[in-house]
Amino acid sequence: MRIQETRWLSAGEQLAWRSFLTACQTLFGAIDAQLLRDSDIPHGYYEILVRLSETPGRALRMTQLAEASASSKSRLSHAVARLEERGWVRRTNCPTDRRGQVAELTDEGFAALAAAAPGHVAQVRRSLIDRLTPEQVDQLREISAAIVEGAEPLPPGVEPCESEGCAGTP
Amino acid sequence: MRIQETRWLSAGEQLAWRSFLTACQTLFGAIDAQLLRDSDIPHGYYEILVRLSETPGRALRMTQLAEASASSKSRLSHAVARLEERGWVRRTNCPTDRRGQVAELTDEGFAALAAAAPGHVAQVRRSLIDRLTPEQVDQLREISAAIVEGAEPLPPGVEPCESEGCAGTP
DNA sequence: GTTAGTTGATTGAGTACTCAACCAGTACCA
DNA sequence: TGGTACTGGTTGAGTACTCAATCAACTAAC
Repeated sequence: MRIQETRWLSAGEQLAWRSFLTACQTLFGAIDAQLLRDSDIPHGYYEILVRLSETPGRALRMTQLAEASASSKSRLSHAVARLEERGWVRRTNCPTDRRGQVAELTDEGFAALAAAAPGHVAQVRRSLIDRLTPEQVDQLREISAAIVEGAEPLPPGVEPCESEGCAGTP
Repeated sequence: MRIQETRWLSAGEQLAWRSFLTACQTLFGAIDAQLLRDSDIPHGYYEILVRLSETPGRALRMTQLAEASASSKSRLSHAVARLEERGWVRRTNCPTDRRGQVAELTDEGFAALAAAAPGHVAQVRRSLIDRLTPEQVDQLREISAAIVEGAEPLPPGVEPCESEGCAGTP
Protein backbone atom coordinates (compact mmCIF):
# COMPACT_ATOMS: atom_id res chain seq x y z
CA MET A 1 0.00 0.00 0.00
CA ARG A 2 2.98 2.27 0.43
CA ILE A 3 4.82 0.75 -2.51
CA GLN A 4 3.51 3.11 -5.13
CA GLU A 5 4.18 6.82 -5.18
CA THR A 6 1.78 8.97 -3.24
CA ARG A 7 -0.75 10.75 -5.37
CA TRP A 8 -0.78 14.07 -3.55
CA LEU A 9 -3.82 16.26 -3.77
CA SER A 10 -3.88 18.91 -6.46
CA ALA A 11 -4.23 22.51 -5.35
CA GLY A 12 -7.92 22.44 -6.14
CA GLU A 13 -8.50 19.14 -4.42
CA GLN A 14 -6.64 20.28 -1.39
CA LEU A 15 -8.59 23.48 -1.24
CA ALA A 16 -11.83 21.51 -1.48
CA TRP A 17 -10.76 19.12 1.23
CA ARG A 18 -9.68 21.84 3.61
CA SER A 19 -12.69 23.99 3.01
CA PHE A 20 -14.84 20.99 3.61
CA LEU A 21 -13.05 20.25 6.84
CA THR A 22 -13.47 23.80 8.07
CA ALA A 23 -17.09 23.85 6.99
CA CYS A 24 -17.87 20.69 8.91
CA GLN A 25 -16.20 21.99 12.04
CA THR A 26 -18.13 25.24 11.78
CA LEU A 27 -21.39 23.56 10.98
CA PHE A 28 -21.39 20.79 13.53
CA GLY A 29 -20.00 23.08 16.14
CA ALA A 30 -22.97 25.38 15.67
CA ILE A 31 -25.50 22.55 15.53
CA ASP A 32 -24.16 20.94 18.65
CA ALA A 33 -23.87 24.19 20.55
CA GLN A 34 -27.46 25.18 19.82
CA LEU A 35 -28.90 21.86 20.92
CA LEU A 36 -26.81 21.83 24.04
CA ARG A 37 -27.52 25.43 24.93
CA ASP A 38 -31.26 25.50 24.24
CA SER A 39 -32.25 21.95 25.05
CA ASP A 40 -29.31 20.38 26.89
CA ILE A 41 -29.18 17.51 24.40
CA PRO A 42 -25.95 16.48 22.69
CA HIS A 43 -26.46 16.02 18.98
CA GLY A 44 -25.65 12.32 19.17
CA TYR A 45 -28.44 11.81 21.68
CA TYR A 46 -30.83 13.80 19.58
CA GLU A 47 -30.13 11.48 16.67
CA ILE A 48 -30.99 8.49 18.79
CA LEU A 49 -34.25 10.03 19.93
CA VAL A 50 -35.17 10.91 16.36
CA ARG A 51 -34.56 7.38 15.14
CA LEU A 52 -36.69 5.97 17.89
CA SER A 53 -39.45 8.49 17.32
CA GLU A 54 -39.69 7.51 13.68
CA THR A 55 -40.01 3.82 14.33
CA PRO A 56 -43.51 2.35 14.59
CA GLY A 57 -43.95 1.65 18.28
CA ARG A 58 -41.08 4.02 19.05
CA ALA A 59 -38.92 1.06 19.99
CA LEU A 60 -35.93 -0.70 18.46
CA ARG A 61 -33.50 -3.43 19.26
CA MET A 62 -30.18 -2.00 20.41
CA THR A 63 -28.26 -3.28 17.42
CA GLN A 64 -30.78 -1.91 14.94
CA LEU A 65 -30.78 1.40 16.74
CA ALA A 66 -27.00 1.47 16.62
CA GLU A 67 -27.06 0.90 12.89
CA ALA A 68 -29.78 3.46 12.30
CA SER A 69 -27.93 6.12 14.20
CA ALA A 70 -24.53 5.27 12.75
CA SER A 71 -23.20 4.43 16.15
CA SER A 72 -21.09 1.66 17.60
CA LYS A 73 -22.74 -0.79 19.96
CA SER A 74 -20.61 0.43 22.79
CA ARG A 75 -21.40 4.04 22.18
CA LEU A 76 -25.09 3.33 21.94
CA SER A 77 -25.03 1.31 25.11
CA HIS A 78 -23.45 4.18 27.01
CA ALA A 79 -25.75 6.72 25.41
CA VAL A 80 -28.92 4.80 26.11
CA ALA A 81 -27.80 4.40 29.70
CA ARG A 82 -27.62 8.18 29.99
CA LEU A 83 -30.94 8.64 28.24
CA GLU A 84 -32.49 6.14 30.59
CA GLU A 85 -31.23 8.14 33.55
CA ARG A 86 -33.10 11.12 32.15
CA GLY A 87 -36.23 9.04 31.79
CA TRP A 88 -36.33 9.53 28.04
CA VAL A 89 -35.73 5.92 27.06
CA ARG A 90 -36.72 2.66 28.67
CA ARG A 91 -34.89 -0.63 28.18
CA THR A 92 -36.83 -3.88 28.22
CA ASN A 93 -35.96 -7.48 27.48
CA CYS A 94 -36.58 -8.68 23.97
CA PRO A 95 -39.35 -11.33 24.01
CA THR A 96 -37.96 -13.36 21.11
CA ASP A 97 -34.25 -13.33 21.92
CA ARG A 98 -33.24 -13.44 25.54
CA ARG A 99 -29.91 -11.82 24.82
CA GLY A 100 -31.63 -8.84 23.30
CA GLN A 101 -32.71 -5.49 24.65
CA VAL A 102 -35.33 -3.19 23.24
CA ALA A 103 -34.92 0.55 23.66
CA GLU A 104 -38.22 2.38 23.78
CA LEU A 105 -38.83 6.10 23.69
CA THR A 106 -40.88 7.24 26.66
CA ASP A 107 -43.50 9.97 26.52
CA GLU A 108 -41.09 12.24 28.35
CA GLY A 109 -38.47 11.49 25.73
CA PHE A 110 -40.85 12.25 22.93
CA ALA A 111 -41.85 15.48 24.60
CA ALA A 112 -38.23 16.51 25.02
CA LEU A 113 -37.61 15.77 21.36
CA ALA A 114 -40.67 17.71 20.27
CA ALA A 115 -39.55 20.65 22.36
CA ALA A 116 -36.04 20.59 20.93
CA ALA A 117 -36.94 20.05 17.28
CA PRO A 118 -37.97 23.57 16.22
CA GLY A 119 -34.79 25.18 17.49
CA HIS A 120 -32.69 22.46 15.97
CA VAL A 121 -34.33 22.69 12.57
CA ALA A 122 -33.97 26.45 12.63
CA GLN A 123 -30.27 26.03 13.31
CA VAL A 124 -29.87 23.54 10.46
CA ARG A 125 -31.49 26.12 8.19
CA ARG A 126 -29.33 28.96 9.48
CA SER A 127 -26.09 27.02 9.28
CA LEU A 128 -26.66 25.01 6.15
CA ILE A 129 -29.82 24.88 4.09
CA ASP A 130 -30.56 28.58 3.82
CA ARG A 131 -26.95 29.30 2.89
CA LEU A 132 -27.15 27.11 -0.19
CA THR A 133 -29.06 27.44 -3.41
CA PRO A 134 -31.58 24.68 -4.13
CA GLU A 135 -29.16 23.36 -6.72
CA GLN A 136 -26.43 23.19 -4.14
CA VAL A 137 -28.71 21.32 -1.77
CA ASP A 138 -29.20 18.74 -4.51
CA GLN A 139 -25.49 18.63 -5.19
CA LEU A 140 -24.78 18.12 -1.53
CA ARG A 141 -27.21 15.22 -1.42
CA GLU A 142 -25.55 13.55 -4.38
CA ILE A 143 -22.06 14.16 -3.07
CA SER A 144 -23.07 12.73 0.27
CA ALA A 145 -24.57 9.69 -1.36
CA ALA A 146 -21.36 9.17 -3.31
CA ILE A 147 -19.33 9.36 -0.14
CA VAL A 148 -21.53 6.93 1.71
CA GLU A 149 -21.87 4.22 -0.85
CA GLY A 150 -18.88 4.43 -3.06
CA ALA A 151 -20.22 6.45 -5.99
CA GLU A 152 -23.80 5.50 -6.60
CA PRO A 153 -25.17 8.03 -9.11
CA LEU A 154 -28.48 8.03 -7.25
CA PRO A 155 -30.95 6.11 -9.43
CA PRO A 156 -34.43 7.69 -9.25
CA GLY A 157 -36.41 5.20 -7.21
CA VAL A 158 -33.85 4.20 -4.62
CA GLU A 159 -33.45 5.91 -1.30
CA PRO A 160 -29.74 6.47 -0.87
CA CYS A 161 -29.51 6.98 2.83
CA GLU A 162 -32.50 6.18 4.92
CA SER A 163 -36.22 6.63 5.22
CA GLU A 164 -37.92 10.01 5.18
CA GLY A 165 -40.10 10.60 8.18
CA CYS A 166 -40.54 13.99 9.72
CA ALA A 167 -37.85 14.11 12.40
CA GLY A 168 -39.90 14.44 15.50
CA THR A 169 -42.63 16.67 14.20
CA PRO A 170 -45.43 16.27 16.69
CA MET B 1 -37.03 33.29 18.12
CA ARG B 2 -39.74 30.73 18.78
CA ILE B 3 -42.54 33.17 18.00
CA GLN B 4 -42.86 32.36 14.34
CA GLU B 5 -43.90 29.01 12.97
CA THR B 6 -41.14 26.51 12.41
CA ARG B 7 -40.11 26.17 8.81
CA TRP B 8 -39.66 22.41 8.71
CA LEU B 9 -37.33 20.93 6.16
CA SER B 10 -38.83 19.77 2.90
CA ALA B 11 -38.42 16.12 1.99
CA GLY B 12 -35.53 16.97 -0.30
CA GLU B 13 -33.84 19.21 2.23
CA GLN B 14 -34.20 16.63 4.90
CA LEU B 15 -32.78 13.94 2.69
CA ALA B 16 -29.83 16.18 1.87
CA TRP B 17 -29.23 16.97 5.52
CA ARG B 18 -29.41 13.37 6.65
CA SER B 19 -27.30 12.08 3.83
CA PHE B 20 -24.77 14.74 4.64
CA LEU B 21 -24.77 13.75 8.27
CA THR B 22 -24.24 10.10 7.44
CA ALA B 23 -21.57 10.96 4.92
CA CYS B 24 -19.63 13.00 7.44
CA GLN B 25 -19.79 10.27 10.03
CA THR B 26 -18.60 7.72 7.51
CA LEU B 27 -15.91 9.94 6.13
CA PHE B 28 -14.41 11.27 9.30
CA GLY B 29 -14.69 7.91 10.94
CA ALA B 30 -12.57 6.41 8.19
CA ILE B 31 -10.08 9.27 8.17
CA ASP B 32 -9.63 9.17 11.89
CA ALA B 33 -9.39 5.40 12.04
CA GLN B 34 -6.69 5.26 9.39
CA LEU B 35 -4.53 7.89 11.04
CA LEU B 36 -4.93 6.28 14.42
CA ARG B 37 -4.31 2.77 13.17
CA ASP B 38 -1.36 3.44 10.89
CA SER B 39 0.31 6.36 12.64
CA ASP B 40 -1.24 6.60 16.09
CA ILE B 41 -2.18 10.23 15.52
CA PRO B 42 -5.69 11.54 16.15
CA HIS B 43 -6.91 13.66 13.28
CA GLY B 44 -7.09 16.76 15.43
CA TYR B 45 -3.43 16.41 16.32
CA TYR B 46 -2.51 15.84 12.72
CA GLU B 47 -4.19 19.13 11.83
CA ILE B 48 -2.11 20.94 14.40
CA LEU B 49 1.10 19.43 13.08
CA VAL B 50 0.17 20.35 9.52
CA ARG B 51 -0.50 23.96 10.43
CA LEU B 52 2.81 24.23 12.19
CA SER B 53 4.66 22.56 9.35
CA GLU B 54 3.30 25.08 6.88
CA THR B 55 4.33 28.09 8.87
CA PRO B 56 7.69 29.68 8.13
CA GLY B 57 9.86 28.70 11.06
CA ARG B 58 7.42 25.93 11.91
CA ALA B 59 6.32 27.87 14.94
CA LEU B 60 3.21 29.77 15.94
CA ARG B 61 1.77 31.57 18.90
CA MET B 62 -0.81 29.44 20.67
CA THR B 63 -3.71 31.68 19.81
CA GLN B 64 -2.81 31.85 16.16
CA LEU B 65 -2.38 28.11 16.07
CA ALA B 66 -5.76 27.67 17.69
CA GLU B 67 -7.35 29.87 15.06
CA ALA B 68 -5.54 28.17 12.22
CA SER B 69 -6.61 24.74 13.34
CA ALA B 70 -10.18 25.75 14.15
CA SER B 71 -9.70 24.84 17.75
CA SER B 72 -10.55 26.42 21.06
CA LYS B 73 -7.71 27.70 23.18
CA SER B 74 -8.43 25.15 25.81
CA ARG B 75 -8.47 22.29 23.38
CA LEU B 76 -5.24 23.44 21.81
CA SER B 77 -3.60 23.81 25.17
CA HIS B 78 -4.47 20.24 26.09
CA ALA B 79 -3.47 18.94 22.68
CA VAL B 80 -0.12 20.71 22.60
CA ALA B 81 0.60 19.34 26.05
CA ARG B 82 0.12 15.82 24.67
CA LEU B 83 2.18 16.57 21.59
CA GLU B 84 4.92 17.92 23.79
CA GLU B 85 4.93 14.68 25.74
CA ARG B 86 5.58 12.87 22.50
CA GLY B 87 8.41 15.22 21.71
CA TRP B 88 6.73 16.48 18.55
CA VAL B 89 6.17 20.03 19.67
CA ARG B 90 8.17 22.32 21.92
CA ARG B 91 6.71 25.27 23.84
CA THR B 92 8.85 28.32 24.45
CA ASN B 93 8.18 31.74 25.89
CA CYS B 94 7.30 34.44 23.44
CA PRO B 95 10.07 37.07 23.36
CA THR B 96 7.80 40.03 22.66
CA ASP B 97 4.90 39.25 24.97
CA ARG B 98 5.69 37.60 28.25
CA ARG B 99 2.19 36.16 28.54
CA GLY B 100 2.60 34.37 25.27
CA GLN B 101 3.77 30.92 24.32
CA VAL B 102 5.18 29.78 21.01
CA ALA B 103 4.54 26.24 19.83
CA GLU B 104 7.29 24.94 17.61
CA LEU B 105 7.33 21.76 15.58
CA THR B 106 10.36 19.65 16.41
CA ASP B 107 12.28 17.59 13.88
CA GLU B 108 10.74 14.48 15.38
CA GLY B 109 7.32 16.02 14.93
CA PHE B 110 8.04 16.87 11.34
CA ALA B 111 9.31 13.37 10.72
CA ALA B 112 6.18 11.88 12.25
CA LEU B 113 4.05 14.09 10.05
CA ALA B 114 6.00 13.21 6.95
CA ALA B 115 5.62 9.53 7.76
CA ALA B 116 1.89 9.84 8.31
CA ALA B 117 1.07 12.05 5.34
CA PRO B 118 1.06 9.51 2.47
CA GLY B 119 -1.32 7.16 4.20
CA HIS B 120 -3.55 10.00 5.22
CA VAL B 121 -3.70 11.50 1.75
CA ALA B 122 -4.44 8.09 0.29
CA GLN B 123 -7.33 7.74 2.70
CA VAL B 124 -8.70 11.17 1.81
CA ARG B 125 -8.63 10.08 -1.82
CA ARG B 126 -10.27 6.74 -1.11
CA SER B 127 -12.97 8.16 1.09
CA LEU B 128 -13.68 11.42 -0.67
CA ILE B 129 -11.84 12.81 -3.66
CA ASP B 130 -11.75 9.73 -5.83
CA ARG B 131 -15.42 9.08 -5.21
CA LEU B 132 -16.42 12.40 -6.68
CA THR B 133 -16.29 13.77 -10.18
CA PRO B 134 -14.08 16.84 -10.69
CA GLU B 135 -17.27 18.88 -10.95
CA GLN B 136 -18.43 17.56 -7.64
CA VAL B 137 -15.12 18.45 -6.05
CA ASP B 138 -15.66 22.01 -7.23
CA GLN B 139 -19.22 21.98 -5.99
CA LEU B 140 -18.08 20.72 -2.63
CA ARG B 141 -15.56 23.53 -2.40
CA GLU B 142 -18.21 26.13 -3.15
CA ILE B 143 -20.72 24.60 -0.78
CA SER B 144 -18.11 24.51 1.95
CA ALA B 145 -17.20 28.11 1.34
CA ALA B 146 -20.86 29.07 1.55
CA ILE B 147 -21.20 27.27 4.85
CA VAL B 148 -18.12 28.86 6.31
CA GLU B 149 -18.67 32.43 5.32
CA GLY B 150 -22.34 32.85 4.87
CA ALA B 151 -22.65 32.55 1.08
CA GLU B 152 -19.62 33.99 -0.65
CA PRO B 153 -19.81 32.93 -4.33
CA LEU B 154 -16.04 32.52 -4.37
CA PRO B 155 -14.60 35.32 -6.54
CA PRO B 156 -11.66 34.05 -8.64
CA GLY B 157 -8.64 35.53 -6.92
CA VAL B 158 -9.62 35.17 -3.29
CA GLU B 159 -8.70 32.23 -1.14
CA PRO B 160 -11.83 31.35 0.76
CA CYS B 161 -10.42 29.24 3.52
CA GLU B 162 -6.74 29.31 4.08
CA SER B 163 -3.37 29.06 2.39
CA GLU B 164 -2.34 26.25 0.11
CA GLY B 165 0.91 24.66 1.09
CA CYS B 166 1.58 21.00 0.57
CA ALA B 167 0.50 19.45 3.85
CA GLY B 168 3.71 18.06 5.18
CA THR B 169 5.26 16.92 1.94
CA PRO B 170 8.92 16.43 2.75
C1' DG C 1 1.91 54.72 39.41
C1' DT C 2 -2.10 52.67 40.54
C1' DT C 3 -6.43 50.98 39.14
C1' DA C 4 -9.60 48.71 35.77
C1' DG C 5 -10.26 46.12 31.93
C1' DT C 6 -8.56 43.03 28.45
C1' DT C 7 -5.83 39.38 26.46
C1' DG C 8 -2.86 34.88 26.42
C1' DA C 9 -2.84 30.74 28.08
C1' DT C 10 -3.43 26.93 31.49
C1' DT C 11 -6.01 24.07 34.66
C1' DG C 12 -9.55 20.90 36.47
C1' DA C 13 -13.95 18.86 36.60
C1' DG C 14 -17.25 16.70 33.98
C1' DT C 15 -18.91 14.30 29.73
C1' DA C 16 -18.71 11.44 25.54
C1' DC C 17 -16.37 8.47 22.87
C1' DT C 18 -13.09 4.39 21.63
C1' DC C 19 -11.12 -0.04 22.21
C1' DA C 20 -10.72 -4.40 24.21
C1' DA C 21 -12.43 -7.65 27.30
C1' DC C 22 -16.19 -9.79 28.77
C1' DC C 23 -20.71 -12.56 29.72
C1' DA C 24 -24.95 -14.68 28.25
C1' DG C 25 -27.60 -16.69 25.00
C1' DT C 26 -28.17 -18.74 20.25
C1' DA C 27 -26.95 -21.59 16.19
C1' DC C 28 -24.62 -25.09 13.99
C1' DC C 29 -22.88 -29.58 13.71
C1' DA C 30 -20.81 -33.80 15.07
C1' DT D 1 -25.84 -34.10 23.89
C1' DG D 2 -22.04 -31.59 23.95
C1' DG D 3 -18.84 -28.86 22.00
C1' DT D 4 -17.58 -24.71 19.03
C1' DA D 5 -18.40 -20.56 17.07
C1' DC D 6 -21.03 -16.60 16.66
C1' DT D 7 -24.15 -12.74 18.10
C1' DG D 8 -26.23 -9.17 21.38
C1' DG D 9 -25.07 -6.30 24.53
C1' DT D 10 -22.52 -4.38 28.60
C1' DT D 11 -18.55 -2.85 31.11
C1' DG D 12 -14.26 -0.41 32.34
C1' DA D 13 -10.11 1.89 31.33
C1' DG D 14 -8.17 5.35 28.78
C1' DT D 15 -8.41 9.52 25.80
C1' DA D 16 -10.15 13.91 23.94
C1' DC D 17 -13.11 17.44 24.27
C1' DT D 18 -16.08 21.20 26.67
C1' DC D 19 -16.98 24.76 29.98
C1' DA D 20 -15.88 27.72 33.70
C1' DA D 21 -12.50 29.39 36.69
C1' DT D 22 -8.06 30.98 37.17
C1' DC D 23 -3.65 33.42 36.81
C1' DA D 24 -0.28 36.39 34.74
C1' DA D 25 0.89 40.11 31.91
C1' DC D 26 -0.28 43.88 28.95
C1' DT D 27 -2.90 48.42 27.97
C1' DA D 28 -5.18 52.58 28.97
C1' DA D 29 -7.04 55.93 31.95
C1' DC D 30 -6.69 59.01 35.28
